[in-house]
Amino acid sequence: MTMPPNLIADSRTDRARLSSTDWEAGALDLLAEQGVSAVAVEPLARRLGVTKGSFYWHFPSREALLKAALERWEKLDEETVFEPLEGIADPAERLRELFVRTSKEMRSHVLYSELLKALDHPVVQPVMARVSQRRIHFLMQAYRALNFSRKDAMNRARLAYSAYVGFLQLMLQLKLTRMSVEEFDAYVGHVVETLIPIR
Amino acid sequence: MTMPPNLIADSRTDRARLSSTDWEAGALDLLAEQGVSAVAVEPLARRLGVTKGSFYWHFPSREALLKAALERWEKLDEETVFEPLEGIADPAERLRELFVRTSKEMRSHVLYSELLKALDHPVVQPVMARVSQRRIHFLMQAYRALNFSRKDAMNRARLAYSAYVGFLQLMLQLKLTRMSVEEFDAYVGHVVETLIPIR
DNA sequence: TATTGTCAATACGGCTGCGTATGGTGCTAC
DNA sequence: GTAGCACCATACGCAGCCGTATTGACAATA
Repeated sequence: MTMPPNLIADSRTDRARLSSTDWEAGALDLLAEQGVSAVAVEPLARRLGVTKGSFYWHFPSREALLKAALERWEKLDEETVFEPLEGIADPAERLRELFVRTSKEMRSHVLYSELLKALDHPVVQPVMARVSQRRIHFLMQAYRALNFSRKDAMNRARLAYSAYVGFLQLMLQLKLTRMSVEEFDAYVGHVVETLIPIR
Repeated sequence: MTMPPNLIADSRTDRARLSSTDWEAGALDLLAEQGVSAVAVEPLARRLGVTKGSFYWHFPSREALLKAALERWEKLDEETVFEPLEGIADPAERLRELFVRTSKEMRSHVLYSELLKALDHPVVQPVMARVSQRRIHFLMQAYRALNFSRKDAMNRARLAYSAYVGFLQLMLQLKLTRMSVEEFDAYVGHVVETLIPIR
């Protein structure tokens, strides 16, 4: 009497072995849910239904996994967030779109927010430095196009990005204010009015 | 031949035993330097020049130490930051003073910034919730006094506080921009102009 | 001097995570 | 069908931290 094939689909496409990609995806899931420190080999292996014997075939160390996963994230993030905005010519409109669009789809922000809590980690730090640098630069360019002086554009970009980062922490980590959808939209509206000059 | 008395003063007032207060102070130091997870019993004991045999006489657990230390911090913080501002009658002036004064003396911010990275921790979370709530409320009151509508005041307070929180992370954790003193003052000036209405 | 109270050292067991070593299983190719 | 590759299990040693138990050192006090 042979065992029936496993019919319960678990997270991965079930049937069969894992690839490096599966491990990276699992790492990002865990990262979003429980932070960087939760991305540990043995827990992740348990979660994927294997043992760490498998892991060390794909990666030389935990660090290597983290690095690979974050680089995957960085690439994906750039493609989905900023490339779509390149097409918008009017800078004010571009900023508005960024603010509003950013306020949707949480998953990306949850992950970003977890990474903010691990800025001291040697693997996380350079990735976040690059990503933040790019984003702030994007903002600055837009303000420049709105006739801000170089210094004002830089300061306003810093302010806008700080507001984004801070709001993430307050909303997602400290669940200080569980806002309704209407409240949230009103807040985003207020931010747009305050940080983007009229015409 | 007896040993000479130890002449090297190490952190605590040297000569002799520790009190609960010494442990709490040491915990806050470690917290500011290396984050919540670094507040561990054995490392802290080593740092204080004793063994954990001592620690468990003063505290029942690591959690208890953390709790005590954070409550001490919370109390101290309130006294030094907000009470001095209560005296300023003009709300715009009060806000300006808060912004500018906050931009000095780093130690407090370093600690706050580390706590921001541990908002998921069950001991940290309630403390930070209280502190942030109070601060946002303070801001809101000031904006109310500036004739903001209830909703606008709330949103502006959220925005201002988010900007503070985000800037802390970007400056202290990600050392994205090592700004000069002049640049920094200019940034604070820009923030004041942007977030506090004229007259 | 004897006693008590306060702080500290030592030693232990338990848990969790990292990384290594080695062997096993199933698919694929020839 | 057998050789080889890709993936995985098992078992091990090591390190760090938690918390407990027991004993010791030293001071103040009686």
